[in-house]
Amino acid sequence: MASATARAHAKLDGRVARAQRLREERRAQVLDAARRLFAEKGYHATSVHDIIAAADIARGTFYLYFESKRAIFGELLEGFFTTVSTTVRRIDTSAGASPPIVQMHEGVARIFEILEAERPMARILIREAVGLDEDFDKKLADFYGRVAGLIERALRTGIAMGLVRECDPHLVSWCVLGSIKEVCDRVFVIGHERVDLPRLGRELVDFNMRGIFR
Amino acid sequence: MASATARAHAKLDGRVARAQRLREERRAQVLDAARRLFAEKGYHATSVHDIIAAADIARGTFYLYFESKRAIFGELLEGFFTTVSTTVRRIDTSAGASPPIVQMHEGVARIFEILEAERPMARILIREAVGLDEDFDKKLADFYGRVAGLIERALRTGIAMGLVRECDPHLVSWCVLGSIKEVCDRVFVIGHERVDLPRLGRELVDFNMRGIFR
Amino acid sequence: MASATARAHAKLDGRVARAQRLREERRAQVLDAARRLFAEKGYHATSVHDIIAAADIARGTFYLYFESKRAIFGELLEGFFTTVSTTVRRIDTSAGASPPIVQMHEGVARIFEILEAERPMARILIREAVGLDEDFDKKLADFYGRVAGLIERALRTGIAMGLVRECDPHLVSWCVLGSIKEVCDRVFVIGHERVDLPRLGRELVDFNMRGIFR
Amino acid sequence: MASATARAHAKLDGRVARAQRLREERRAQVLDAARRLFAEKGYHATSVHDIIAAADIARGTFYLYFESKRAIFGELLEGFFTTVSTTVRRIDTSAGASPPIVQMHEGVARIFEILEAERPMARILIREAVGLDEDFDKKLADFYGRVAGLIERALRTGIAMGLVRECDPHLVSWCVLGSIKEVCDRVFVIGHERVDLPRLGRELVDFNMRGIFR
DNA sequence: CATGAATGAGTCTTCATTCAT
DNA sequence: TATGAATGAAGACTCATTCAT
Repeated sequence: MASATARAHAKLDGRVARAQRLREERRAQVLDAARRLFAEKGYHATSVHDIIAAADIARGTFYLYFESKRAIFGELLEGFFTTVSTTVRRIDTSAGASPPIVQMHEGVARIFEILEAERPMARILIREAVGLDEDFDKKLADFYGRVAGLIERALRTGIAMGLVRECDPHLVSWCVLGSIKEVCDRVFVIGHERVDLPRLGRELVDFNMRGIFR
Repeated sequence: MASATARAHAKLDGRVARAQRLREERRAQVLDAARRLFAEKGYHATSVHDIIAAADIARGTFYLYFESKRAIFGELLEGFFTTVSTTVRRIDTSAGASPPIVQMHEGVARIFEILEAERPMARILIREAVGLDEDFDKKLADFYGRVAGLIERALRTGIAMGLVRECDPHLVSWCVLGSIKEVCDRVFVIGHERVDLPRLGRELVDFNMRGIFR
Repeated sequence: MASATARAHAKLDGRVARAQRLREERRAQVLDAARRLFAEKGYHATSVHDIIAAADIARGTFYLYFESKRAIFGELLEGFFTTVSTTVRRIDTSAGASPPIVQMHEGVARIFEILEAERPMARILIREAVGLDEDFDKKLADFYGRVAGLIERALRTGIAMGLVRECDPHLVSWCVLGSIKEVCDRVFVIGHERVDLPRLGRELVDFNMRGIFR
Repeated sequence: MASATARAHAKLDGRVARAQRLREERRAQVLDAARRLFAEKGYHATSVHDIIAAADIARGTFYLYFESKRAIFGELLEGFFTTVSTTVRRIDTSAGASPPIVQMHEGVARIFEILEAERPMARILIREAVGLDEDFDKKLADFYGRVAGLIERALRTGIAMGLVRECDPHLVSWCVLGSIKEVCDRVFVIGHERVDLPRLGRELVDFNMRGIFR
């Protein structure tokens, strides 16, 4: 049997929950506006004024949700790092796993998918976060460092397994990463040309596997 | 026999020439300071104040030589584009030319050389000019577009000559370009690790030739 | 015999009384927090946020009890004026009263006691309320004016009774007041040095009585 | 015989000197405006906007001459400290000096003179600088500490010479200082009443010499 | 009564550019 | 040509107060 107090609590909980939800929505609304603007005009050219105008909130409200302009940018960046990081998985060499080359194709497809879905963030990641600030640069470097590390490890395994030719895995990981980055930049950031993504994926993997020689 | 007027002219010419020379020197002096500062602190973090302080000129003088902060940056960029462009030559397929692969090694070596010599500009090119403003982005895109075009043309020739495997030269040119850019970024911009350049060149060319497969 | 209505009224009265009591407690709780904060950090450096955080109430609640930040400060000030005013009594010259000098010593002791007990308010009175705004300045001036008035009147009486030397009671009342204020400031506001209060009281009264001359 | 270079130098020097003079004038103009405003409305209620409006200069110009709002206030304060400090001299007890009581009268007269001449600064010193900021408070405390120190030393000398009665010179120096401060506050800051300054000086010194007793 | 999200006027400060000398 | 004082638009951020729930 629910006491009056219990009922009151339930009601309160309901309110709190709803308030929480509204809060989340507001945050999302501001984040969306900021994401779009940063992607469009860049970090420096986007003012807090622009963001609040786009999000249709008051000046003070912005600072209710985010500590600073830098902070909201950081949050966008961090969030995207996480998204992409979960996508870029280690190559699975265990018994029942698909063959490495299949995994590569899948990985590339997944990355394309994310970037396609979040073009503004892709632009921010590739164009805006670079050279903004030591801290952002470091985060970016860390991110790409982790990715390069994954590639390097895969190369070492490949060499050990006799699949990959003898080479300096450290240096070659840069080459692999570079080819992927450039392709993504062209398609998702510059985006002038309509590209057949599956085909691009095949060409990219082929290039990395076999180079250009006949 | 030189008339008085002619002598006066000559004298004037001399003066003008000297003034011109001084002017050039001044410009160079300011450009140098700006290059260093932009590379060190980035475009936005570098103020006109910083530049004139480093170049040891007055505020107004700066605007006597350059239209704006943006303009001096643009000039630096443009200059470097030219330098690099002359370096990245078309592969020579004429009769007496060295074999393409040798030319590639030479090309890579030349690029490394320039970037090594002008690290600040390399940093500006890769880190600072990106995402600054539509116009710079376009210039940058043009530059890389030209380079990618050269690569693509080489690939087509290679395919026609039976040296290069069947592939989409357009897409693959991006891959090639990307691997080069990333490697340069790592070495000349990030520059944390001491790298054996000739070796890196070999790995880079090998990667592009043969990929990672055994 | 109490009717149902009467009982209902009684019950209501009880509720109202309790609510009233709660309200008073809330007010006191907020006033306490504010007093502490104003004394510690000053009027301007203390934000409404600080106060509600310290009092553990919501933003809106604050404005349920006080009209504004200025108002709560005013209330604190006013309250302290009242407290101190009741302490600073007129010298009693009636037949059975203690001799004036004894009354002075007692008066000084009482003031010291209050300020010792409410150092934060002393600080506010002396440090914070000064120069905040015309209105506060006026209140402060009024307060000190009243005190100076009391002193002046005592001096006049003293002169009439032949106890006090011929002088301008108006101007001398300032001198007396000043010596007291400064001493209080040093001890209760600055408070760096541990001071023997009874001794200080004696020195203060002696100074006012006899000056510095031998 | 003046060479062309020498004449050029002279001309340059003239220009530089004039520019310097203009600069000083500008500074003074801004300082004046700020002094007036700070005295009138207080530190916090005076915005940089107010100052530049009163000084009739542009926003940026203000920051050309002063680092910040705080800095210009500090400069005003510091300047006044210096002025007053030079005025408050040590009592001269050497052979040919005027008798101490004459020196006291002179000292008081000098202080009155300065404060009369710079009422706005007096107001700032007494009303505004208090409780603004730890740093200002410290400077103010230092200033009054020095003054109290001078008084204390004079008292000790006086006692040693048999001119001053036995007392605690430390505590009594506060009393003396307090009486002077209050009198100055009343006259130069509150300033409601027209006061006969010489007479006030006499009463003040008399009070400090002999107290109120007959 | 209590809450706390929302508000927006107002703050200080920076900096690219101009222009009289 | 060189100077550097002057400009003012624009920036990020704060905080006392209101009001719908």
